[in-house]
Amino acid sequence: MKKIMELIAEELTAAFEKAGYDAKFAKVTLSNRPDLCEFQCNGAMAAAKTYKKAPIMIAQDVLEALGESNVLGDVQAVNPGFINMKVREEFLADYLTKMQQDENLSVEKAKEPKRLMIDYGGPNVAKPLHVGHLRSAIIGESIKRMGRYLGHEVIGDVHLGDWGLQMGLIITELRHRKPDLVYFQEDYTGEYPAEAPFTISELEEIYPTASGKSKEDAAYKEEALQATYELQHGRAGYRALWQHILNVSVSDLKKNYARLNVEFDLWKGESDADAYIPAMVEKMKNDGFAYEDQGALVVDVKEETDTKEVPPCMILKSDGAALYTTTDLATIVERMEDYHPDEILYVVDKRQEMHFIQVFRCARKTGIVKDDTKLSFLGFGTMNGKDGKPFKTREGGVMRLENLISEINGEMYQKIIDNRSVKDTDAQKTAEIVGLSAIKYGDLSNQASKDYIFDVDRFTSFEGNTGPYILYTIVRIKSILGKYTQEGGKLDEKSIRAAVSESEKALMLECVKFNAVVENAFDEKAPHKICSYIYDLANAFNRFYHETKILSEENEEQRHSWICLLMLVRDVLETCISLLGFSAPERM
RNA sequence: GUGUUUGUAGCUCAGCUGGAUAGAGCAACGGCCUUCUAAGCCGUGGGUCGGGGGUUCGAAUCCCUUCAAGCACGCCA
Repeated sequence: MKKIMELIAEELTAAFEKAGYDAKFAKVTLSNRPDLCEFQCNGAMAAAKTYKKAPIMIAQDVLEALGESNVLGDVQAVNPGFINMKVREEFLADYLTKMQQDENLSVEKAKEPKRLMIDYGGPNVAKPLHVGHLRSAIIGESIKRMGRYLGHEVIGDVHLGDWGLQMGLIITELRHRKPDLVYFQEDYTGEYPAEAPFTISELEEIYPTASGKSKEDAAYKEEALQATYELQHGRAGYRALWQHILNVSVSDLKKNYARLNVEFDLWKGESDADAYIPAMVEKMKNDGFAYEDQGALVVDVKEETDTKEVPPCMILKSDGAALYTTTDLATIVERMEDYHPDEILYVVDKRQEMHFIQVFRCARKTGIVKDDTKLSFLGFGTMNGKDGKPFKTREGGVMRLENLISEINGEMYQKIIDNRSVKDTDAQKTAEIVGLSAIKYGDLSNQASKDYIFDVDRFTSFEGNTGPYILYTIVRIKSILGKYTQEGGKLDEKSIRAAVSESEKALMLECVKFNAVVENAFDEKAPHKICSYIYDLANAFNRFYHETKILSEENEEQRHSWICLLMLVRDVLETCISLLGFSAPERM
């Protein structure tokens, strides 16, 4: 469906042209003075210079040309040259009815669907997820969902850190602990056991231990480097061991991401890119892009317009080993070959921006990506504690993600129990649903690129601009709808009548923004715009709810119309929270 | 040092492709439950939009400058 603003703009465009003014001035915006009007056009003031005419005169000309309209009701020209507009109640009601009948709630699918790959998550195997992984997962997931809702093909790739020195460290530590395992026998030719020789919790303990040792003990580190080298060059026992590490780790990661309602289509990692490195490096050399500098192999990525020094992109270290940049580039090679996406979006910590500038330029320059593939970077800020410093546990350590989630859920459970309207059996489940909304909404309601303060008390509050408040609003609507059907009301035939109160019209005007908001939020990769929209919508609903007795309304058609409006509000809210990556319970 | 991001109410944040009186929430204070979930609604107070200059009919928004904070700057990821 066309957006309401487009429909108004069409009316206005015709009027501007009819009055002899350029159509480009017929731009419509939401009113910033809701006390005066609902929509406004400031084009008359912009046009004043061109036509050397007082803006108010132009506005009046346009008004005259506009004449009677079945879209616009009250229209006024106000000094110095604003055109203030209100839409007709009947038109609005009609739009809402169509919106409700539209399976996509008025949002148009993209005319040219794009294939978008999103690189988010970025966990390391054998290491637990911590709060630093939260933002990437939450933001990336939301953008993925928005893209799909708009009809794009979106592929989410977790991009595991599974190939570096960390793997060598784990193998080395295991070798010290259990030297008798078959994986360490070089002449072993039989089948390796299907069962992993460790559990996830052992693995999580092994890595930090090994990492600590390697910093103290040079011989140990040498051993780990050697193990890394042998692993990467195909030593069978190590490969088998690595596969175990990967399996154990990934199944644990999947469990944890599932708790966050985050799902990846691809579980690829740095190891998958490894195979592409030699040919890529060779080609860069042959094409004359890569050269040796201070022993390392680099590609220049400076550009004339740079305001600062952009260092060359390093492809190989002076010892010939690959590094972060190398695997990232090779991953692009792999993605281009396997998926040839229209865009690859990286949802990573903003501190990595320089790195990605280098990678993108290098990929572009060396022809790894074609001109019609966009590479984009969505850098997010740090999640800080109440003190404004990076979020830590009370003891000052790194907070594990699962502990954070448990803490929030515990807090939520307590609040629900205190409220005592739900049986204990439901409460645990409800607490999980509401808790997730608290975490995700708390994160997503901030602009992604800014640092933000993670305040458990504020996020879990049911008051104000929080996830739980949104869910509460949805639950209220569901409750009314439930009572309505219990009393024999039917929900199948949908039609919405013209608003009869200020608060009802205000609610309708909020509903109608939905398609524009979703499109804009996706274009700008800005989930927080969806948050602020549903907060406005929830507020508008609660205002309407407060002064309108729906179920006791005696006029049956009026009651039914309101019920339809409620269904629409519920559907819009639930669609929006699903785009944000959480859901609402039936009761709370 | 260079670059970059940020600075809006006591606190947490919107608004930034220039428009009318800068908005929410929390906290504070005052109202509203015999009636669909009061986890709600209504209201009051609270601001030199870091400072200074400029462009413009018009600036929180654009440009310059300055102050403060964060972050990044070749063999970690």
